[in-house]
Amino acid sequence: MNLENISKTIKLTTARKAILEILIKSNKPLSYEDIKDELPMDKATFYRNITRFEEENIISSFESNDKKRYFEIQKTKHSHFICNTCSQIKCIHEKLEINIPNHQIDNIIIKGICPNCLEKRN
Amino acid sequence: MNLENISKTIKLTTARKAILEILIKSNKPLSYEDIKDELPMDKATFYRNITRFEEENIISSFESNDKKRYFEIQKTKHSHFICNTCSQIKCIHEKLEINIPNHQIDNIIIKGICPNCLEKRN
DNA sequence: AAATAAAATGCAACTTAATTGCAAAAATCA
DNA sequence: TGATTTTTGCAATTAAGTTGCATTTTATTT
Repeated sequence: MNLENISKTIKLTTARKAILEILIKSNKPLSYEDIKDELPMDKATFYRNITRFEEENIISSFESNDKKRYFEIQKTKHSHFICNTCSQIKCIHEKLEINIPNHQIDNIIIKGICPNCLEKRN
Repeated sequence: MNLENISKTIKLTTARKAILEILIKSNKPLSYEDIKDELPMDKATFYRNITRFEEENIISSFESNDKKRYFEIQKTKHSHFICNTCSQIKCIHEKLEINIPNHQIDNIIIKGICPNCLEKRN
């Protein structure tokens, strides 16, 4: 997924390019809070474009433990691990063998405790 | 998990009993919105007690697609399916073979489309 | 190129689930 | 009983996200 491809499905304004460039170069999901200082636009514009991106399946999002939504470019499908202690989000690229009859599975979110926080508890 | 057991770890006030009775008899996670009409207490009291319950591992919670938190009694460990179309939450009691080295897994949330909504799309 | 229409943006106000401060009430302790 | 701690209700606050509306930018038409 790069800007050139995306430009075939949606008009790339300055604001949209700015959002997408940040998401493309990140290797983990980001919230508005994470990137607002780099964003040369109002939050209304950000969220309106985020909505468009999701409609066009350019990005995906989910809510984390901190009540914020996290966004990421749709590259290869993968799962996420959220640490209940430090709230860190980690992408899980191993294919998980989950199958629920008659259900379409789009996204898997695993919550628990990351190795780092497990360590600290001892 | 019943009231008698719980009373060993936390003092059972009227408010707490009311919350727990509702959660115990429910077979799916509930939000504050779902049960507020049955709750003989202020929402501040509700949320403060919910926080206590979570600290004591009496209940667990997660955020759904509608930005609300859903609460349920910790009975047997199980996963949840959230439909991205109708927002329905379903408990998945089949054991899912997920294992991430060095991570403690507490909760698995699977998002997708439920059979009912899949049907309607055709 | 100018005129018109459509889409995108910024600002401010709003929405809403959840949280907090504080005083009153209830339960526990000495 | 009086003192201390815990719980509760009320009102005000918080904060992520949304919406209305006027303005700007971009695309389309004549």
